[in-house]
Formats: sequence, C-alpha cells, structure tokens
Amino acid sequence: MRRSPTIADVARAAGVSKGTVSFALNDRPGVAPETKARILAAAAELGFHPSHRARALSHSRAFALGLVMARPAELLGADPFFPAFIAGVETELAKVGQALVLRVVTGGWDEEAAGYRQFAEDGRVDGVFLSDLRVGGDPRLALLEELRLPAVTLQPPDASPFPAVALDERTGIRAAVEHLVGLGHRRIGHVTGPQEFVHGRGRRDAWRDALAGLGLPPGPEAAGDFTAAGGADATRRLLRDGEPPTAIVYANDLMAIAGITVAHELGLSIPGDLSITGFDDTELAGHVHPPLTTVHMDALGMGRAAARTLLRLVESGSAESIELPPTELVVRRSTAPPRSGGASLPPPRAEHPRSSS
Amino acid sequence: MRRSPTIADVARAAGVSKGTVSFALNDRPGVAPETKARILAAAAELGFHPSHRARALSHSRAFALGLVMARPAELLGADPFFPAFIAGVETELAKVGQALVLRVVTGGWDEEAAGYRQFAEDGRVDGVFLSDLRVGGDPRLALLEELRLPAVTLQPPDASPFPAVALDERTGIRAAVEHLVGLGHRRIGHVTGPQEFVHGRGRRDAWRDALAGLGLPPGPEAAGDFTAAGGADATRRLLRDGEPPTAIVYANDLMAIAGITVAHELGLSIPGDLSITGFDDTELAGHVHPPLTTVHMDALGMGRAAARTLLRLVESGSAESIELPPTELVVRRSTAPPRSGGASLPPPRAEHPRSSS
DNA sequence: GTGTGGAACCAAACCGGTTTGAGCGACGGG
DNA sequence: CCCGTCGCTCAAACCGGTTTGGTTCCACAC
Repeated sequence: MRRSPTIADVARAAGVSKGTVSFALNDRPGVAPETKARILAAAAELGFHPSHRARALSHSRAFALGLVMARPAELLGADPFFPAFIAGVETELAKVGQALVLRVVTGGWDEEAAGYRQFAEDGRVDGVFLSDLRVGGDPRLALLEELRLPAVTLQPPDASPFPAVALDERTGIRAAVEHLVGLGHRRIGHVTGPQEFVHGRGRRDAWRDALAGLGLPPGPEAAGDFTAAGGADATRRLLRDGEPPTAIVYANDLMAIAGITVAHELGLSIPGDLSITGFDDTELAGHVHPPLTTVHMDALGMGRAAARTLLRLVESGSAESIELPPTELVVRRSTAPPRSGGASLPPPRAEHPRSSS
Repeated sequence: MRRSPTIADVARAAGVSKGTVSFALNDRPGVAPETKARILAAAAELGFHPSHRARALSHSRAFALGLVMARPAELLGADPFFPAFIAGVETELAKVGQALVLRVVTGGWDEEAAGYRQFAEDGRVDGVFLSDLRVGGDPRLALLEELRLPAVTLQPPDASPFPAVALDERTGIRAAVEHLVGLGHRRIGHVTGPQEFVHGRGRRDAWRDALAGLGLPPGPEAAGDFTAAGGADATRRLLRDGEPPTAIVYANDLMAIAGITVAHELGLSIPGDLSITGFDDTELAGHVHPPLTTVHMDALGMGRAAARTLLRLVESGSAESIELPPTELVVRRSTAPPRSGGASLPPPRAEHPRSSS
C-alpha cells in the first residue's frame, strides 16, 4: 500500500523545507530560480499532487460549490434543465480545480432547508446555486444569509442580497406569441408552470404582456406543473372550453409534448386544428410529431455564467449580476395558420379522426 | 464575522480537553456519563458542528463519492438515467453524511480519464461509480486500479476487479419480444444502442436471444446511438427495407419516440401498421401518441444499491455484487396485433395518411 | 569597519479534528 | 497494606498543507 507523496517528501527530496516547497509550487516570490526548478523537478519525479483535504483545511475553504436539486422524484428524469446546467457549471469549475457537490431532495421544504444547512455547517461548499426561485420572497434567501453561505440565483427574485444570473425568457415567449399572431391566431392560450416560481410566473406574464402588447384580449390559461401529466390535464381543460384557443403557448416542452398527444387523442390535427409552442428546446422537441416550435433555452450557458459569477463572489466577496442573451424562438412544424373560424372539436366519437399532414 | 465554534471551544465550555470532546461526540467508550452529557450540552449550546474538512484530513478520507458523467452535450438533457440514478445515490449518501461529487465530461476518453485521475489525485472522493461500461475490457477498470480508487460498476463488465450492481435488462426485453409475438408479430426489428457499451450490447443480445428462444428467425437491426436523431435514422433504414418489420424493439425510449415520429411521417399508423416498444419508461413515455409500451427501468433503485455497495466497499475494503429485481414490461398502446400480411408502406405521396386510433 | 537592506530559506505555528500514551484516583484482591 | 486493574481524562502528536516571524548571508553605502 504505497502512500502518495506529501509535501514533506518533496521537501526532503529537494533538500529544502516544507515552506519553501509550498512557496515554489504556488509561484510565490522569494524562491531562487534554481531552487524552484529543483523543487519542481522533485515534485514531478515523485508524482506529487497537493492534498485537496489539507489545502481545504488550511485555507478554511472547500474549493467546491453546491447545488441542491429539489424536485419530485417523477420529474427528475424528465427535467432537461439540470443536466445541461450542471454540465455548464462543471466546465467552468474543472478549469479552476473546483468541484460540484450535489444534493437531491425529493421531499418538501424542510428537507430542502436541511440540505442547505448541512452544506453550510459541514463546510462542504463555499457557495451554492439557487434555482427555482419562489415569488414573494423565497425563504431560502433568508436562510442562506443566516448561514452566511454565498449564493447566486438563477433568475432574479423579487428582492435578493445575492447576484443573479438572468435569462431573458420574455423575449422568446413574446417571439412565440408574435409568430402565432403573424400566422393569424387571435385566441392564444397558455399552459402555465407553477405560479409560485419566478420562472413559471415570468413566462405567464410574458405571454400576457405579449398579447396585450399586440392589442389582443387576454387568452385562456390553464395551470400546469411542468409535468407531462399536468400538461395533459391543462390541455384538456383548455380544449374543453366553449371557445377553445387556436394556439397554445406552453411553459415547457414536456407539457407541450403531452399537449400534442392530448390534442391527437381528441382528434385534433397539429398544427392544422391547433398550433402549439413549447419552451426549453429539449432534444426531443425536434423529434416528436409534429416537430415542436419552441423557445430555445441555453441551460448550459446559464450554468457557465452562474459558475463564473459564484466563483467570483466566493473569491472576492462580491460579484455583479449577469444578463444572458435573450432566448430565441425555434420555429418547427407545430405551428401554422389557424383553420378559418378557429379550432373546433370534431364531432364526438370520431372513429377515424384526421391526423396531421 | 462570527467564526463557527470549533471543538476547542466546546472543550473550553465543558471544561475538558479536545480529546475528550471528540470521544464524547463519537460515542466512544471511556467517557463518564455526566461528562458526556455536559459536553453534549455545551456543543448544542454553542451550535457546534464538526468541520468536515478537519475530519477529512485526519481520517485521510473524503467522505464523498464521485460520479463522472461522460456524455455528448446534446444528449445530456435528454438522458433520463443520470438524474434518477443520482437521486437514488443521494438518498443513501445523505443518510450517512456523505456527499456526491460530480464531474461532467463532454469530450473524449482523454478528458474522461483526466476526470477520474483528478478525483484520485486530489483525494476528493473515496470511490466512484462506473457507468456506461464498454465491452471488451473497459479501459477505466485498469485506470482505477492503477489509481487505487475503489469503484462499483453499473452492469457487470466482461471482467472486473470491482463489485457490480446488475440490473437484469434481459427479462424486460424478452417480455417485450414475447408480448409482440403473442400479438402475432413474427418479424421484429431492433434499433440498437451503441454496441461498444455493455448495456447497448446486452439489450441487443437479449432481443436476439428472445427471438431465437421462441424459434423465430433473426430480425432486422439498425444501429442507433441512444439519441433521438440516431433513432430516427435507424428507424428509416429499417422501414425502407424491402420487407420491413411489423414491430420494432428500441434500446431506449428516446429513440423509440423519435421512431414513432418517423413512422408517422412515413404515413404509418402506430400501432396499426407498426408496433413499437421502448426501454427506460421515461416520464414522457406515457404521454406521447400513442403512449409507449416500454420496459421499466428503476434507475433510482440502481442508484441506491450502487451507493450502498460503494459505501460498503470503501468502508470495509470489499463488497459483494448486487442483482436488482428484473426489469418489467409496461404495456401501453404502441403495440397491437400486426395488420394481416404485415406492415407495408402506404402508397407514396399519400395526402391524408391514416393515423392511429 | 560597521550598519543597512533585501533575498533566500527555515522552523514553528496553525487550520480543526482524531488518536495515542501516559497519568491519576478509586477500588478490589491477596 | 500494597499492588494491579479499571475507568476516566489530558497532553501531545498527527493528518498535509499554508503562513508567519525569524535567521543567515551577502552586497552595498557611508
């Protein structure tokens, strides 16, 4: 069982003290060039790598950032955001030798709070990412302040002591609405995300504002929860309406795809009878039937920006918020001009409902 | 800036030495009951939490496990496995105060190897999970042995010095094939995963063996890569065949869903003209059109089992492999008896292709 | 010759826990 | 009464780095 070499081994091999080795390896002044070369050679020779644990202890830092993923279990596998976000975070962290520590909580708020609390008390991370901000004062903000744990929020909440990485979702949603209106739609519904979340609320507001901005009356909306099942239910409610919309803007792709399915099952053709737009631009969006017009969201870029911001915050005690490039609409084939007279459900019990072209 | 209390503070408050506090907090014998009570009270009073960093240093352990996610960037958001797997791992780790450290590599093998190497050299983790095993001697096995990094493999590779957490995928695939044959299908194709991976290979072999076991001739297969685009391409190749299959077994849901779309675009009705089965049972599987018959895979349970096994391995130096309950088929509506005479492509340029019922 | 300054280096303290070896008082047995 | 044992506690060493406060040595100015 060969022990990996320590700084003392290097010092012995180079004939200097531990302190000098430390200075040499960290490029600090006060080490003679030839000494430094000798030390570096010895370190390379021995295959020395500084112990992360020891550095963490003496620096009183973890050299790691934390992410608490709070999601109901059934949504975890379907959520496209976290994996891409994590990938973005990691590319930045790997560059600077830091690590990402993950916690998954599927329970409620108590469990989530315990997650952050443990991160702070154990000193496992130097800062955390805060996703899924809640409107009206997210309780985690106060918690993290109490715990003195630096944080970066994804999307700016109502009020926050922390820097935010903001992704302009409004532009993409507005583009979707304008695209639909340009096709001739006038009655455009929305299947929302949970309204207690900043992003759920923000997307709904963007949809409302876009309609209002075009001088159109408010459209019908149905509450979704970002799950496929929730999206399907919401879609049924919208379509059962006496005057159903000719187009529906969904708060995410998962619900939109479930919505397409519901429409099919009701015998509606997409986009002939009903136009549909999503949000996220998941990999599947381009491969469902019909391919989904949706708003592209750069979760990876968000991860990178958030990581850079949080690193800076941890390092220097302050960091500025970042505004990412606005989201863009990706037009595919789930949107088209409405049938004249708007969508209407086909006669009940249709044996051979029309399909999309 | 209030410093968080250390063990020395507790010792002072309780009027004992650091060592005694350590013994008391770790439930080790040799501390008088009243002394222990006094120490615990002092610790609670001060809000003491042992520093993870210091424990890690003195134990020469990280109290963390690592996972290297190697995926091309575009697949990261669509892969249902990792999030659920991670959730399973985390539930076990949280119980014992350990953490999960993540590394994401989107590049090639060099980058992936560097990931494991860094984990080992930095001493950031005590062990790692090995997913996506390659057939024919995964090079990571030798690497990890060289690095002396304990590991648990997901699926047993050809030969391995490490314990494995095995999920019986064969049973589910066989059930899918038997289900299709029971419906009357005789020509059953397969869209594979990458054959350099144990799970890609294993699923294909299971499909082949199931056909052979039922006395049927080999079916046509097309190489996929677990991506939607790859699944779509493979589906087109299968269906363009002179004698296309009446049913296709896909190696994962993502490709199966893309396959449904391709079939729709070719004017085929699912399941009327073509039956389709997937693998994974993603959230979306039940919400596409038609709902997908697929093999349920318990990624969460796999995560839990893998975490328990790896913890045991790290703790005691050895752990036994685990066999999880076999995968099961979930029958939905993408499978049905074949049209008499088997599937045939409709006349070209069909303006109003039939749709599913 | 002495004083001064800076470069190079070292020894020791420190981060905050765990672990070891020894000390001490009480108690029981011979 | 003495000794061995046991139960309890402490001081010190240790994990492997970083950082501080000297110390040594040499060049140069006065």
